[in-house]
Amino acid sequence: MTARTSAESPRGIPEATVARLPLYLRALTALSERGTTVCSSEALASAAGVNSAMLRKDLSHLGSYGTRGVGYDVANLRYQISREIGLTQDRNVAVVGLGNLGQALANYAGFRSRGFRVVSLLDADPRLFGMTVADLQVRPVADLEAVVAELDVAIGVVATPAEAAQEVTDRLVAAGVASILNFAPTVLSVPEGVDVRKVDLSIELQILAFHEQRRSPSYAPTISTTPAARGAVAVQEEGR
Amino acid sequence: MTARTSAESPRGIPEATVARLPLYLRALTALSERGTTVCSSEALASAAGVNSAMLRKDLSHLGSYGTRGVGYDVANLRYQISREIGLTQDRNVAVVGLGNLGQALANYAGFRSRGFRVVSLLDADPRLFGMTVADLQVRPVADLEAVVAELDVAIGVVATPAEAAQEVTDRLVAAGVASILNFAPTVLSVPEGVDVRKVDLSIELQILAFHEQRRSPSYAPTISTTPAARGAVAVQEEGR
DNA sequence: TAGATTGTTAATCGATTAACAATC
DNA sequence: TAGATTGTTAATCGATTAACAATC
Repeated sequence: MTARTSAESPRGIPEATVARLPLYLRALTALSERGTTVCSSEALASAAGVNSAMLRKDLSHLGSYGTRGVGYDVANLRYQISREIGLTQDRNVAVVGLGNLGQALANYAGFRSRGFRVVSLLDADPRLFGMTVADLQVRPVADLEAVVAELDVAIGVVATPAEAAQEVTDRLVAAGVASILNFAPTVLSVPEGVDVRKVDLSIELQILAFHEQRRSPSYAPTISTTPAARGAVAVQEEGR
Repeated sequence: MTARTSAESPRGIPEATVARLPLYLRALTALSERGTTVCSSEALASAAGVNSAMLRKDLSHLGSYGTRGVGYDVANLRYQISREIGLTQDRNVAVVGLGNLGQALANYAGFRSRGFRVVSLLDADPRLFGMTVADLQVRPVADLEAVVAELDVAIGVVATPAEAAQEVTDRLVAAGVASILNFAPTVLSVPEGVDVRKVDLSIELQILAFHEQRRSPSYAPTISTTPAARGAVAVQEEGR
């Protein structure tokens, strides 16, 4: 899912751990809102939906922020994780592609509340130019390079059709954007050092379908099909 | 991300492999559309963005569909993977929560083209009742149980605010839905045998932010902060 | 001190990759 | 037959988990 080759970040935190830090942060926030000031690894792990041994191992990569026999100070641990992730600093986001999904993303409140500022919306369709979404006017994708430079864009969200995604990504990267969140159903190739994360709705559904199939009563473990019979089945794909 | 405890499906296909099958399917479709009828593991792996050894290992779990010295028949492999995933059968999907994201999901063309039929839209807000989205009328979430039974819903998409997600999930599960795609930023607890997959936009952004931070020039490997200084920093979380 | 809970070590487990014998 | 490429084995690597000594 990511362009990094190593499983460890430069500072030595395993990718699997990095992916769970936001989960811990969320759980800590929930505890904090309920007035909890101290919690055990057991309680926090349960709130985050993981094993407590894993939680302690993960946290040990950040430092020693707990107290033996007591637990973790909720406010402090929350701050330490935020800092580790880099949420103490705001980051500017540009959304490219203002279809249904792009518009929903532009409006997504979860971005802003976590230090991600959507500062620009870009699309290739002239009919959308000037349209206001989430208090921003949609600009032509031709302005991409100018927008990245002017507005100091750090993260690009690609919500274009699959066919346009690679070109948009190339231009984002060339303009200096090194973090891409890709919603287009396509594999992006990027140079070393650029980070791509992929969110693919139809792939998630297909994984569910796989398990679903193994539950349904009509499921037969072995289906023999002749090559001729196979040819008769139309398999659909793509389309977005 | 999933409620299954074992890493293997009943039929013995590792979860990591299952998660890549849709990728291979997509790559095969692209090859097919370009007129390619046969391809090597090398070519397919490159199109899917994975190592060719991993691709061959993954495919070996399904059976022996390649020809040594030649490669794979694109149409046949595509059919075999579709069948394995269970895409040869249509599945009915209900979307609960018709905010920006829910509406975008209801309109998402990638669902229908892959055998997922959105058959019902549900929301708790009376102002949305009767509104038409993607040719469907929004119904009260109170109708959930009736809708699942009447329309044979196999997959529930939860796009509600975090606070409502667990209750909606409980009701979906009680009504017989065993596959849940969760977009709400919260951990769902479900009984054994129910499959939950989670798509969390803000977590993806936070993972990008982590790597982004390690690139930016202002990044200092060790920041010493006193407990007092920490207390002064407001860390925001949640909000959706 | 006795009880609780962290941080870490060691064991286990699964996933990835390289290499190559089988075979078209 | 010679060349190509699969399917599989074995090696490596990373991630998870159990267990416990350290210590509050």
